[in-house]
Amino acid sequence: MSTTRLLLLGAVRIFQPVHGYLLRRELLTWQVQDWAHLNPGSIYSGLRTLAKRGLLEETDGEPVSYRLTADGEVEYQRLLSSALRQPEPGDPSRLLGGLCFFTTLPRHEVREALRARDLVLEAMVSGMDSAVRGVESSRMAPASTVELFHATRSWVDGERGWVRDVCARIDAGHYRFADDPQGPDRPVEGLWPAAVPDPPGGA
Amino acid sequence: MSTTRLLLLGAVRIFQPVHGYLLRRELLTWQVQDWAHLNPGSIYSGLRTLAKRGLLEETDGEPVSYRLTADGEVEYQRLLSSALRQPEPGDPSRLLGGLCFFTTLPRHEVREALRARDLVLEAMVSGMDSAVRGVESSRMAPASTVELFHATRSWVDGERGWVRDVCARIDAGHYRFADDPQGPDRPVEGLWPAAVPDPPGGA
DNA sequence: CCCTGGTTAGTCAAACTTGAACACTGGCAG
DNA sequence: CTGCCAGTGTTCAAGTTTGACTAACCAGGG
Repeated sequence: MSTTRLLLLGAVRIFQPVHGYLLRRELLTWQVQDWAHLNPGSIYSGLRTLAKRGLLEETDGEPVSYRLTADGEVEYQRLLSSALRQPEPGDPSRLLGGLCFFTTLPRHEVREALRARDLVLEAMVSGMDSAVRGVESSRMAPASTVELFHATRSWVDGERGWVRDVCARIDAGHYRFADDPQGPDRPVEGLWPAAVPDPPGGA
Repeated sequence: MSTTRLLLLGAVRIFQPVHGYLLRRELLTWQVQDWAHLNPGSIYSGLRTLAKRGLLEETDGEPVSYRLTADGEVEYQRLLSSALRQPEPGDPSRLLGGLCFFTTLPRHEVREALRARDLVLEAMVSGMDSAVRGVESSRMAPASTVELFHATRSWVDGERGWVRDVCARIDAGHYRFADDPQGPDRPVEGLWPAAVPDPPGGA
């Protein structure tokens, strides 16, 4: 899946050159198994797949290590930008995967992607509202199916609230982005110094 | 996945005895491919798997048809109830799959499941809030990781809004549940007479 | 020295998903 | 009557995910 690819490319990019086991420990430390389909086995097979496609290169040695190729960097940028820009109701892990790495983009690019995301979300809301009216008037489907739309709409509403908030935080100068001057706005020891404590309300 | 099993069991339950192709057409009519991992191929293999596990029985004839066994009915109830009761941030299709069939339960059971769901959601919210405070104070992880929690929290907030609304609709007498007297509260021709027009904002 | 237990490192079969390919039927235009 | 297309009904290879299993290594206690 594309979340898998983004997480692997992004994590290799941070730690390169890096071998499977270190990524495995790091990603499981981020509790990634709780919100993405990324268990030990798929890390190794995902790395091999990405290497076969030329997005990673295997450095010889024991154990085999990986680093990003130029193509891999391009694909990483593409996946990251699209994860932030294009909402995917039905797959929240797309956004969460993007959020793992959003500070590796320039600040203005993140802002622009989120603006675009909000427009798409707005369009989805009005699309679903009109679908609800359609079901209610035409009765081509049982009335209870409108709840599918209501539920999806509520998730989208919630997400729009988050987009507003995070934009405000970004504009207020939070976080250090790829193009920001040095000197952390808050003291941070390393890039990914330790655990990201368990994000969503895991399964 | 459990969404797949619920959708197959629920659809067989409605149309039984039924063969693969009819389910395929019906489910794709519900636009299920847009929000669950259920494409033509997995319908047939899913049916075979469920039959192997004794949840469906194959009636002999050409083409092979399926009906629910007693075990299948039990499993259906279990999956449906859990889809409504247990929130799964990170897999919205669980809830949507449950919503396809929620009127096959008695009204009070749906209400009770949603009440329980709301309590779990509330607990998740406070768990995530305290996790955010943890990240902000301890700095064990980069500040930007709090956005994972913020985003998840917003989805959960949105979902809680939906739970409130749907409870109000149910209490106001909308929908016809398994235990309601006959006489539709709104004219509905059949159970699943035709298309469920494309629920979420597809891929 | 030997045994236990933990960490490192990775493999593998089984299960699931995907979507294109296959084969058959029947209608109907030329 | 022949060729073509649309619909019916299913299979299959290729890819992905799962998580339990293997195996080597090192450290420390008895």
